[in-house]
Amino acid sequence: MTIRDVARAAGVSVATASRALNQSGLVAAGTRATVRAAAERLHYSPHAGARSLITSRTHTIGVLLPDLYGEFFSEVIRGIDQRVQQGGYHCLISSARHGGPSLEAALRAMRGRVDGVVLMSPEFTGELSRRSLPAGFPVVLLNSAPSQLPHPSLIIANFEGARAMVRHLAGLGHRRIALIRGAEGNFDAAERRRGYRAALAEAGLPLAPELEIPGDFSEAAGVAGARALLELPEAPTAIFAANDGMAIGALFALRDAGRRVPEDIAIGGFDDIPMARYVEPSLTSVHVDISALGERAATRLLALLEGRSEPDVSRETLPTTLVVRRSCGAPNS
Amino acid sequence: MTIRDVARAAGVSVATASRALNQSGLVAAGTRATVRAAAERLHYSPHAGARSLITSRTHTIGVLLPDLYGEFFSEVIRGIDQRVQQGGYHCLISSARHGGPSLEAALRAMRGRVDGVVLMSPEFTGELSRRSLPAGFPVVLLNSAPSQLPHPSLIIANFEGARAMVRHLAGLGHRRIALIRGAEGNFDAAERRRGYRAALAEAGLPLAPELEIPGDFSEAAGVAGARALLELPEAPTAIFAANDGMAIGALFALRDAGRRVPEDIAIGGFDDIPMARYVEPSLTSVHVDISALGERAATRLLALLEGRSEPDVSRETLPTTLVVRRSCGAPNS
DNA sequence: AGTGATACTGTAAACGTTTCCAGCTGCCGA
DNA sequence: TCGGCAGCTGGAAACGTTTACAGTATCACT
Repeated sequence: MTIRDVARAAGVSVATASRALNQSGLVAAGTRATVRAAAERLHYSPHAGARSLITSRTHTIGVLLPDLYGEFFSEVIRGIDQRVQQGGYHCLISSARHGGPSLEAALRAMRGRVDGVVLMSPEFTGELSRRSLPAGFPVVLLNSAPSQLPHPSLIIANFEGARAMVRHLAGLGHRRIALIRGAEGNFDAAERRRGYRAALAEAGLPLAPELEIPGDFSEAAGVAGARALLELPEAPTAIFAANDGMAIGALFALRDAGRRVPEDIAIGGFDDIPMARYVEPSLTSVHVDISALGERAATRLLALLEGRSEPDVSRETLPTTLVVRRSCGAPNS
Repeated sequence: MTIRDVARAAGVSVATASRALNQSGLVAAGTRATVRAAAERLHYSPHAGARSLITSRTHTIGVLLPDLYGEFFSEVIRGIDQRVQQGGYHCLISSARHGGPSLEAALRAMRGRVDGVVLMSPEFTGELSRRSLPAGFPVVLLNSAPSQLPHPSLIIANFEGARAMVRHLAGLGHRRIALIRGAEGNFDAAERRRGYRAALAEAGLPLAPELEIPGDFSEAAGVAGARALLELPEAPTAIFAANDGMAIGALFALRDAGRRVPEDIAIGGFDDIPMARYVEPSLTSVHVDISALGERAATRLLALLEGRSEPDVSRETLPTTLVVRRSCGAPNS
């Protein structure tokens, strides 16, 4: 089942067989047909390892994610795979959980297996880059903080999305708008908070520190956050949660506390997970096309691999859109 | 950055370097240390392709899924990756969309890249197996119809789960229990229908053909199914939808039609997707631990690869559990 | 001192490809 | 008739590993 067998069966040399099976080089039409037929008959398929040894291309890209849990990651993967497959590439997936050695190990283990990687990791530093990657190794960063790393990087419009949401709430007349924040040290969380503050400033509203509640993206944090806000001397009339999970948690906490949403308190989330449209009342959120993010990352990486683009440092932002549903109390929804 | 460089830097031959870096063979402790140090200093990591060429092991397994959409697949992947990573293996993911050539192409493209594959595909036949896989190639099948294919196979307890659900509904006093079916030709769908019928028979209830509504696992099918059931001269008092998506669709349709759930009509679903607990009323469903399915598949495949188990044909069934929530109207929930 | 065993190290072949280079036809023009 | 050239084909090197085998010390023992 090697190319030798095919060559022998077709009565040619391996060189000719190779040429006939790839498009390369010149082979007589008849010979090509014979070889093709033999390959077909023997169910030959080339050994990728051997091929990559000589061509130094694996036609595989690595996808390194912090975790594999939840639909965010599955959507990213879907977007990447879709794009990559149509370019004739494959996807080697790996998750590098928390903890230092793991990420480096995962990165190293990919050496010789992949032509480049799409990397999403908060802990990826320049130091690590230098240590575990060959210089000039193609990398596309996903949702990472700005840095001087020499890799193109993709982020979603956290700032703009959050600002649009809070602007929307302010536009509905809310003056006291609370924020349930994302995880500490998380880049997305920081950006969304920045958007929140910017919108408040634009609307001429004061920054009230007691209205910024810490959170960690979990539903439980949403519950706790909403409860804390209800304890305030002057409760907010609107809550912007930094993601949908916390927004849904807040929704439950408010319902339990006997508050009506959106009549008493309006709620807005972020991410627009599928569940957002199913909760009661349906959740106003900021839509993010995650699979498009993956697809775009793959496109950038492939461009790098095919040498169609210089390894630049450019940062690309994917737009978000505000999706108005019932939880914010906007009139026509 | 090849092993030659390491050998040269350490002042030994490549053979010794290789032996020092792997555990194999006998090397003087001092030499080993020198080589290790050199490798560390040069950031050497072995070329997987070259290694796999000689050892004929890639330490990678393929995962071939019909699609990458939705949390079912992401959970399967997560389970597989988790298990596989702890065994020192990697995951090459690929989705073989609808259409014949695609699956075969994907399977072939994995030749020389993976040591075995976890395969989930309705269209995988013996014929295809013979054509696109080397004889004896390790394969574990996921959720496929029984067949005489010489591969171990894993399924979830569709029949038992559906039967438990319908039995539960019958136990609540329902006499007219409808079924919104899964996709035509789908193995899971057929099994769930079989469970439905078995439970009816057990409960001494007649099979009413008009109560079996076709569906396709989509939310829209749930909506349409519920509407059709309401049109009946004698509407059912309970509906079992073959998956949660359709159950949620039915929920909406009933709500729109002014029926109360569960007071007027009870509803049960299948899969226990995360959303099930968030809809109003929360959805009674059959829980399936999907990541465990993936993990188990990976375990079986690894056992095959390590030669710890014969390539048997055994069929393994993963249990499901009934999760009672509010949509079925059970008293204590 | 010679012998054999032991402990380590090096040489070289092999894995399955691709590709450079050279060789072999047959044909055309001189 | 012969040189040259195109068109095609084959031999062999190369990619980076692992590993069978052979080689070289060192050392204990007779």
